[in-house]
Amino acid sequence: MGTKRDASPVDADEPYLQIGEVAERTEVTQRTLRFYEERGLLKPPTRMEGGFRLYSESDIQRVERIRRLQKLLGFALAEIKEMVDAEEVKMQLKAEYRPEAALSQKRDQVLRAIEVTERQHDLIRQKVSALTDMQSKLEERLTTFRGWLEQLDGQLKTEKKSKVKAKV
Amino acid sequence: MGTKRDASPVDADEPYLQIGEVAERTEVTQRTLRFYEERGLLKPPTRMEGGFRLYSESDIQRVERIRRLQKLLGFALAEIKEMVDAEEVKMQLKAEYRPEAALSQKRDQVLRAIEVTERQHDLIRQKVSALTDMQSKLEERLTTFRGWLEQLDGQLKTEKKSKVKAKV
DNA sequence: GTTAACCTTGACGTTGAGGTCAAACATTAG
DNA sequence: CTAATGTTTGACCTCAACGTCAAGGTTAAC
Repeated sequence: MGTKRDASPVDADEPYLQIGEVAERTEVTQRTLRFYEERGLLKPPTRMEGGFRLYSESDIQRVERIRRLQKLLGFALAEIKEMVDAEEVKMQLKAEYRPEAALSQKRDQVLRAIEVTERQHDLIRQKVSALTDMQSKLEERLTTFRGWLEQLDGQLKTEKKSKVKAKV
Repeated sequence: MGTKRDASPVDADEPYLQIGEVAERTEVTQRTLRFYEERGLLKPPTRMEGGFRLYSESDIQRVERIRRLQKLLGFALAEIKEMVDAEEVKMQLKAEYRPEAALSQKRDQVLRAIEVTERQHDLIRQKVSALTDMQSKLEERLTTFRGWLEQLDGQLKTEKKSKVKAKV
């Protein structure tokens, strides 16, 4: 029987992972991983000679980011894609040790990244503000409720007393 | 031709609204309103003799709450229903001028409402915290980007100078 | 009492985000 | 080499949350 764990990398030194492992570690199904690839949320990973997908650690992190955003913001995958893409620009530029790349081109990329990030930031800001609003309303409501509870408990006590009296 | 605007109320003084108006004012479709009714998010409204639905202002507000929650939290309608229901308990108890209702029963309702509200509050709290985390990360990223931009601009200036020199 | 505008129910369609299943190929321990 | 386990693609299924007809009933103004 063949356990496929620790598949030998094609030629790199980074530990490459097959789809099963990625699925386990990210808590999403293999189907979801392929689906994300279809939708462009994950770039097509490298493959083994036989065609098996080989993911990297950064792929895992990307998946995790995607899921976090999904749960947190409740946006459609298309929007999530935009956000994660923008995030990736950072890594790309960072890892870009090719100073030959036209500087002005780099500048444009950074500008674009700034733009997208600012949009995101604003979106989040709005959401946070709406949520904290809700939060304080809920707190207010809780106070009200607790007040009522006390009051009711008071009434219940006197009721009990009068019942006792009636009995006596 | 019959414009149906301002349909005369069945017998109340509150201005009753037909589904078309409600749809317009809440920015949801009539289908959605009927759908929410099906799912129990809206209570079956009163009807005209012919069967036309007649909504009240509070129905409109309920729809608006539903939509706000939907967009803000990205939850399923079933969960939204729970939340809005809990919210309604407040109104119900408030408007309950029947002190004959067993006090201990009222107490139970309030307890239940407190429970639900606390759950909600906690959920929101978590979300806010995650979001503010994201927010600060985004801010950090923006600072980084802006730093790069400055640096790139610096390099661009010197590049220009050397080009000029070369020309001369 | 006709007619334009509105509404009703019912049934089927759609889109997003995957789930499920089958048939066939790949990998590797033994 | 072979058997067990893992993977691939393709096709079809599902579920939520509506959208989109169609056929027919209602309302109110004329």
